[in-house]
Amino acid sequence: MELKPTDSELEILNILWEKGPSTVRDVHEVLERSKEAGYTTTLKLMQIMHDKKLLIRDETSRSHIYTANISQQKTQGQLVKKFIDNVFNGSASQLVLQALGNHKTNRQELDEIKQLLAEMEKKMKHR
Amino acid sequence: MELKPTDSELEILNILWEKGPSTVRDVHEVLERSKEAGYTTTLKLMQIMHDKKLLIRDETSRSHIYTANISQQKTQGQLVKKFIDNVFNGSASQLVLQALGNHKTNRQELDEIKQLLAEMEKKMKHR
DNA sequence: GCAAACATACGAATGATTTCGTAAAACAAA
DNA sequence: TTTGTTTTACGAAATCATTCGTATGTTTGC
Repeated sequence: MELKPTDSELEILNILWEKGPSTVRDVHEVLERSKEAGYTTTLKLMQIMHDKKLLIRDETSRSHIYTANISQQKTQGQLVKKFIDNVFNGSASQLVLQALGNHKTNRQELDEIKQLLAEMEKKMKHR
Repeated sequence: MELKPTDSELEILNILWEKGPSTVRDVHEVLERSKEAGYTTTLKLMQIMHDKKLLIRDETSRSHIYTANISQQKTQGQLVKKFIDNVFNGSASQLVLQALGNHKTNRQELDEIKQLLAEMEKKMKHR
């Protein structure tokens, strides 16, 4: 699968991942909070995403119900990979340094990262 | 400065950051290795970037010499911030988990990250 | 039933990025 | 000088994403 959602599409995907199956109106109402947008604009975008198979929809009732057709995990993974290639010439750790360096990270997040690092350490020793 | 280079522009910036001041032909030759592109296309892009002040150029000799006018550090920082907002709803650690989880990271990179984490730990205790 | 509200579909305008053809100027070699 | 090569400049086409107006059909409430 060769997928690259645009920025607008990603906004919609984020909403659907968070809220689960939703109508255009549902999505539009969330979208409206953070940006100016007409209803038909949101509709059109979701129709295009449906054409591209980014979304599937249930047309049983008049208000179609849309669902994301690609997983959040996988999509984020692809986007991160592409981003690392584009911006950091393929060096994941460079990205990590940037991300940690410039952002405030709280105790819990830090612990999660430390834990992951510990696991990676372990795996490295086993080689 | 509110700058957001496009993907094509970023490719060119990467080359200039790596190679330093270069002519259009220099850049184009590097670009050609990884993608199909006409010379005038590269030229036009660099001219546009010059208009946008992303590049500066020395017009002394016939072949103008272009130099990146924004720092790699700063640009990467801005791009990372935007990326984290778009894709991970602002959570830097989520990005880090993705990046570390899906990519092979070597010992040295891992050590750098550990070191940075240790410093962050320290700072947190001092609050 | 009828009007108002709501939904989809469609086409087209807008805007931004990318691509490239062509012309003119500078230079190089014969 | 003349011819061929290299460069810049310019304009416009092609592409893609985004936005929205309008038509049409469905449902709801009176």
